[in-house]
Amino acid sequence: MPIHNADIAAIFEEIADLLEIENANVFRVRAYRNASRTLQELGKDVRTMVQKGEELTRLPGIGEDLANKIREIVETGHCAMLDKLHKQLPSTITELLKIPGLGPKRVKILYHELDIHTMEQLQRAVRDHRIQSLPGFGEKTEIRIAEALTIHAGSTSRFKLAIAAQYAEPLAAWLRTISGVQQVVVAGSYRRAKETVGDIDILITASQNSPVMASFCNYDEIAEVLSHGPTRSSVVLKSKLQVDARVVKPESYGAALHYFTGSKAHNIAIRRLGQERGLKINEYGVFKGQTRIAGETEESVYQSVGLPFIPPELREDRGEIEAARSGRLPKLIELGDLKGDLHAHSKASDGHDTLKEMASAAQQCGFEYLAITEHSRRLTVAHGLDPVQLAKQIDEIDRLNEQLTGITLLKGIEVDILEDGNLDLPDSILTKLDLVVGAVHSRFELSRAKQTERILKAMDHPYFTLLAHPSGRLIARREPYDVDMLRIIRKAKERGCYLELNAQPERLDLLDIYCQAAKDEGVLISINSDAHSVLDFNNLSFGVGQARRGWLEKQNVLNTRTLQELQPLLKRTM
DNA sequence: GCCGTTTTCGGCCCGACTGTTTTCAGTCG
Repeated sequence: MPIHNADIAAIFEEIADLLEIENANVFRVRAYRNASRTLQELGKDVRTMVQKGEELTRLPGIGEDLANKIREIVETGHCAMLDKLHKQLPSTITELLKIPGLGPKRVKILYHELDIHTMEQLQRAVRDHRIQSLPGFGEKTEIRIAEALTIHAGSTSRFKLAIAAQYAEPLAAWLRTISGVQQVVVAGSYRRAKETVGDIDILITASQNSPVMASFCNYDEIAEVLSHGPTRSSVVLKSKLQVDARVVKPESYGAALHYFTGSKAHNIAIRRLGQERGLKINEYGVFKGQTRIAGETEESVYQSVGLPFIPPELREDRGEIEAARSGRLPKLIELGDLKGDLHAHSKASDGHDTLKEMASAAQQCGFEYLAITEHSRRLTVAHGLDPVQLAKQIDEIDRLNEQLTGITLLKGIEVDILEDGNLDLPDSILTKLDLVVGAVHSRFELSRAKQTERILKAMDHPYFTLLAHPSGRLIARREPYDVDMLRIIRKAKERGCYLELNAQPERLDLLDIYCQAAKDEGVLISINSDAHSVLDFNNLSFGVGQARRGWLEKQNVLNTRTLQELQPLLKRTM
């Protein structure tokens, strides 16, 4: 089985866990974690880099030693160091670290004192009350572990951004009504527009005597209060979503917002810059000795380390600090830049609303155009159109466009890319359309080579315009199909076609790192709603969030073009 | 284990809350 970046990242993560349990140097542990993150976020295949003999030490956090380990894993599928660690500690032991309250120190004690290295053994020990007498443990810790074990069995994991918003926004609005409260901001990965969030981080500024923290812990959707202090509290909502709230004084607002927005890696990098200038940066401000020199706004925090403001979506320590330093920060796309939408359905296939209703809703969004792209006949569950039905819709759209003012419906199709790479409808009908959106809806399990060839062949089709939801992933439900995305991006460049960033909250596909890769290659991305009803245009904000995470600017996005600018771009020249 | 406008050694972000402790280690974000 070929080794992918994620496989090597997982090995490094496991090594870090095991080293930590063995009480290794914390910076050595961090080096493995940093390398793991680099590999997960790398927009290209490290296996290919190895095969081409490219210099791995150019990657951030990869030095001679880790470069050698990467080569070893690529070439042998194994890592001798991990095998050696497994001789000292069982491989199952890292599972225990997932229990909140169990860190490396306690896991080590559990193993050495009670020979516990699986969840089942931990469960039995908890049941027999053998935990509470261990050094560093106690009765409360044992109870917490017991509770965590039952929750862990139901494994809640991460929430999609759109779902998190449904809990975060009402809570934030309610907090704003509490006396003495001045500002409430949802920070954390939510503010960075990550596709999923593990918890909700809320930053509050309030007057000294405000009851906001006590009120927060009495919010009526709370299932459990995990911790409750004067400035910081954590709760779990009935929906299982964890919410951390933090209260600071107004003069610390910017520093706290910066700290609470993250990412952790970005914060570390910024604090390190502060250190170099003899400054200490924490959530209360930027300090020179005892004196606060900045922190009321985020801008002031960045300014203190000689940088311009960096938008939250870029704060992942993926080059944004270097870009800021050299004045190369992108001017990120905004929702208002979109002039239209190139992927939507109506009642004719599996949508809920009529052509006219969809056109009107798009116009309400301020759009000049909306492409109607029904499914094709192969997708019978979605009532995909055959050539006759599509011809009928083409006529219908032509007639409707004569009545409409200020909005134009474009004639399109979301045509299935068949297993052999052919399109599901004949050229005789495709030629009558303004654009052809191609999509994979079947045979997700094909090998990487076959899946890639299938899509590349479809893109070679003379009428092919846009590849919809390029990876096919459904967040937390279906993994992306195995495909060489960089070859697809280069093919799009070569053939003059485009890739979609599908804004449905469970898709958000193209992934951010590939948006960046497409931008680098000069391939335009279309941020589409894939609307199945008039309500779905609201999802475009999530698509724009993802695009911003992918460093996209207005000019990198196809549907920021006016209709007049767009039309020649839809005509294939080869 | 990585890294360098303090460059091949000696650093590596910073603080809150909890529980088990008599002053702090562990965990978390």
